[in-house]
Amino acid sequence: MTLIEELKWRGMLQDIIPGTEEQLNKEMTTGYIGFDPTADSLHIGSLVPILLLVHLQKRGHKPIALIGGATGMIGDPSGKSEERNLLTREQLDINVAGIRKQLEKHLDFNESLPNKAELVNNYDWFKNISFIDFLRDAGKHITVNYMMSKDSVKKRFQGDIGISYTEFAYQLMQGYDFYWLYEHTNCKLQMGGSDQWGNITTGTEFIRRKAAGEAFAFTCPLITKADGGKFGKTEKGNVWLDAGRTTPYQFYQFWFNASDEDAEKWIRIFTFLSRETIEDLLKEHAANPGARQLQKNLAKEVTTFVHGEAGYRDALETTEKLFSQQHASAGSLSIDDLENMEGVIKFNYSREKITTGVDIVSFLAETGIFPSKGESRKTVQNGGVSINRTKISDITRRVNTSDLLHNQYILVQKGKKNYYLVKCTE
RNA sequence: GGGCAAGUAGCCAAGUGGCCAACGGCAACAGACUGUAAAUCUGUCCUCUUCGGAGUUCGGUGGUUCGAAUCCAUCCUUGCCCA
Repeated sequence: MTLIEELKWRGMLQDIIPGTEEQLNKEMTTGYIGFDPTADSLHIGSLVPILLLVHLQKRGHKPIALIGGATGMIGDPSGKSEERNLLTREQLDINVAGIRKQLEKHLDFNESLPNKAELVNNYDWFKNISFIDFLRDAGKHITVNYMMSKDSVKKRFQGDIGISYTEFAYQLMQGYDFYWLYEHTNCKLQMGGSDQWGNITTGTEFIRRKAAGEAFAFTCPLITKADGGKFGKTEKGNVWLDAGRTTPYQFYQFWFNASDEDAEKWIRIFTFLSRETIEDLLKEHAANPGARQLQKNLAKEVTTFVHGEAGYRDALETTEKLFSQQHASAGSLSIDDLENMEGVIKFNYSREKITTGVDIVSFLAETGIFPSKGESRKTVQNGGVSINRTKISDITRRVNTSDLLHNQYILVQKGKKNYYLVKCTE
């Protein structure tokens, strides 16, 4: 199976420039993907591009991860119906550094490899190009007519928001990136999400016109959810790759909670499991969906990829403690169990107040589990809060020392799945 | 520079002097059902609250009025047309 065949089978191929497959079969090819430094960590939306680079490298080709230090200052109009806010230069520097660290984890930068991965920042070449130079060297090769025919731009022309000159120029910058890499690193391939198709083809066109060269590209479909919701969002917002923002446990839970339909698609896209393995899992799942084998394997593989073996083990351990015997009393959890629940959000609370007794509403607000008393009251009234696995139905209930597990912990649940551990010490 | 139109809660969108914290939809959160799923149904959904209320909103500012998201003036932003 060739790389392209495999990506097709995994459902990771949307558009492809003719000849790309032949090029990949012919020789070691250098390919790149750009990452926008919109935050100091990547989120799972960037996982697919990372995986594409990994797949590329696994097949003996050379991956380049480009961080858009320059393009990030401009803002990509693709997929956005509105003009973006510009990031400050300081924030960009922080973001670039954060993303660099994450990308380094997933690609092989081993010097001895002929196809060792590279990390570049387009700010490095754009910073020395003057506006006039850019207009003469880049702008002259692409017509506005061509640029306007791109969907991302067309939508904004038709919409009632408009598009600034700045964002309009974005595709030219990205096109120039491809050209620059083509000239300096012999990079002949660009990959990306399907929303990048327009920007990418501007690059191949640019290379053709300016360098009379041939460049290739393919894109991956955007990840969707079967229910139409946004992929990668949970009640806590984005799912980040950084363990400090989304703990391995929360990360694991995100994948574990995938619907059957989504899991079937995602396991092919987000794991490196072989075709046979995946087909077996699909069969197994069809026979007994309640066992959630698909979700378990998906969560295991992705969590291991992003957070390593140890991260996965911690996540699984916490998951088992919290969910395997849901009806067992919370008292069956040992001090060790509670202390070592990696990833569950922990709060400290005044021991004194527990000793005197405190009403449930204040307790929930003061620990920080809820932002206000009003909100904690509403949720309790809706039956959404459990203390030590027992649902609270009485709004006037008080929390006191008899609620303490091992004389210092209180396990709070908001809904079924959101656990918080409150520690009450002196 | 001129003409026209628009700016309402996270998004879409109704409201065009008091009955407006503002119809409806989406998203989100919680409950029931379940498989820690999907679909469905129910509740919540500006902020705080001693649950009685209190406070702050309808691009900004200033005004008219007992009373404004709604009227007037002015400014800002955006779109379309003309120059």
